[in-house]
Amino acid sequence: MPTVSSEELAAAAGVNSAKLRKDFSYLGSYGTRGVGYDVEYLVYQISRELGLTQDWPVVIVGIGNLGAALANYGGFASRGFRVAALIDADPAMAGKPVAGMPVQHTDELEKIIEDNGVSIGVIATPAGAAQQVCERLVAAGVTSILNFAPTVLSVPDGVDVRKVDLSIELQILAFHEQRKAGEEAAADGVVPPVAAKPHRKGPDGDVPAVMPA
Amino acid sequence: MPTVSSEELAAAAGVNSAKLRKDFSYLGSYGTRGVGYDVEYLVYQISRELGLTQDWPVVIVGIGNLGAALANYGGFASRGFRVAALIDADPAMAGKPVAGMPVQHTDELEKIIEDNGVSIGVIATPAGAAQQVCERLVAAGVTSILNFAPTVLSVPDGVDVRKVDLSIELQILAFHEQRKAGEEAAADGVVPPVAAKPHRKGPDGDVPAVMPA
DNA sequence: CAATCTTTGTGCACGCGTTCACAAAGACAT
DNA sequence: ATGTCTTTGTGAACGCGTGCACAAAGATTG
Ligand SMILES: NC(=O)c1ccc[n+]([C@@H]2O[C@H](COP(=O)([O-])OP(=O)(O)OC[C@H]3O[C@@H](n4cnc5c(N)ncnc54)[C@H](O)[C@@H]3O)[C@@H](O)[C@H]2O)c1
Ligand SMILES: NC(=O)c1ccc[n+]([C@@H]2O[C@H](COP(=O)([O-])OP(=O)(O)OC[C@H]3O[C@@H](n4cnc5c(N)ncnc54)[C@H](O)[C@@H]3O)[C@@H](O)[C@H]2O)c1
Repeated sequence: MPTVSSEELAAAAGVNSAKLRKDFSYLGSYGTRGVGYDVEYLVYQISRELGLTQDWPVVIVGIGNLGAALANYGGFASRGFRVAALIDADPAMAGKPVAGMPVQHTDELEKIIEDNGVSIGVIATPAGAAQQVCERLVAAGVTSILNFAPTVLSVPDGVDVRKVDLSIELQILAFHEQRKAGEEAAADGVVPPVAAKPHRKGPDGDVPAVMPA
Repeated sequence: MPTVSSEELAAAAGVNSAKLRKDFSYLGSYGTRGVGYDVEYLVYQISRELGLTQDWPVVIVGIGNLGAALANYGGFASRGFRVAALIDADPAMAGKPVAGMPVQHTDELEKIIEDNGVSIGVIATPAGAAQQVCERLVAAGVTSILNFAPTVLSVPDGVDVRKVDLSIELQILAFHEQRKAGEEAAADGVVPPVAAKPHRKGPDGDVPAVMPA
């Protein structure tokens, strides 16, 4: 029986082994003292707790550049997600096959959601249409939304929204990039632009707390 | 002079006003007591600190479904990012225009990075090629990478990597979705599958600590 | 110019998550 | 069966970020 210790897993994940054990303990006592965790059993328990043992139907709304790329992406199916439908407002798109599946018109949105019992929706429309699409999805029964449009969606309680903002990802990289450049300049004896007017350091003595890690 | 108070900003952002003031204080003392913050000046100071006042050239490697969508995305330019080049290993792609810009072959990668002073790279290749592409980018001088391939990249110290994993975003939604379903069932007097073998609750008494918010 | 009023900037305390450290549990050898 | 050795599961302490509360600052008014 192949096993892993919390120490091995922690090293691989780059975290503290005690934290890892404590996190696992929230799921139950699935380890064997003196041995470790049965890999297969552990994987199953985590998968179950995370909801990976079920199949989740999702719909993608807005089949443009990004929506089409998502539809073609094979990584979803392998993690238990099934694209139930592709929906677009453009009449010219209707019936056109994308990733081997015909695009359906937004008129069908409510029917598609209900017929397939869809609870997760992906929004890849322009920003201007996102809130409206969101409201239709929620009204039809969707309770989780993955939003790619650069807008903050307002939803009723009980509905989860996750926003993927690629520009912010780049901004975070740029922020650290600038910081590196500043440190380099400081090491060269040049006054770095950012630290030109030093005032106070953040709690960690380095990065301001406003910045995500 | 248009101003905002920390109270107004905090309400708009949905955070505590004291935290907001403290965060701002890490950048300097840019407010006026009894009045608030000069909007224009504050925006400038935050933009400067975040590195938004400079123009950052980026390259996109792997111009497939996702890479092409990214190349076509207008949201980057508006936040100070300029796509310096599109790079792909497929000889058939070379010279082909995508988003009004010719795709260049990976043979040119090092030259492109150096000529344009690129420090930020985006990887949108298949997972198998990502690590190798990453190493070439780093060797050529890139120190920040945005990775869309479902692989953990290993990089030397001083290089930042941010990974965008869309499957994980969906998994997080599915996790909460399952949790909602479980609570509903519990309210109906049915034993929910997830909580069938209760063991112990997380620190917040609700969501296991292993799960991101 | 003094009094008043508003809002900042920050010391301090609280609470939560992380880490330490160890007793308990179980495997395995003798 | 007993002892030893490894690794889990967790109580307790620590450290850090968040929020409270207020003194200081400056604008504004009479
Ligand atoms: N392309 C990217 O890499 C990228 C990156 C980050 C964010 N985004 C955001 O994702 C969204 C989509 O980007 P894109 O590049 O695919 O744009 P796009 O213009 O190529 O596609 C938008 C699609 O949405 C459809 N649409 C418009 N209104 C609709 C509605 N009310 N209902 C249903 N469908 C509707 C359009 O017909 C079109 O097919 C945008 O909000 C964009 O800002 C895109
Ligand atoms: N499409 C999506 O929505 C999506 C979502 C999440 C993650 N991803 C990931 O993003 C990556 C790209 O996805 P895609 O759908 O665009 O795939 P794709 O197959 O359409 O495109 C991959 C491109 O990379 C190029 N390429 C291959 N090896 C290369 C190399 N060594 N150097 C440079 N270019 C190379 C190929 O020629 C191709 O053009 C994959 O790793 C995928 O798992 C995609």
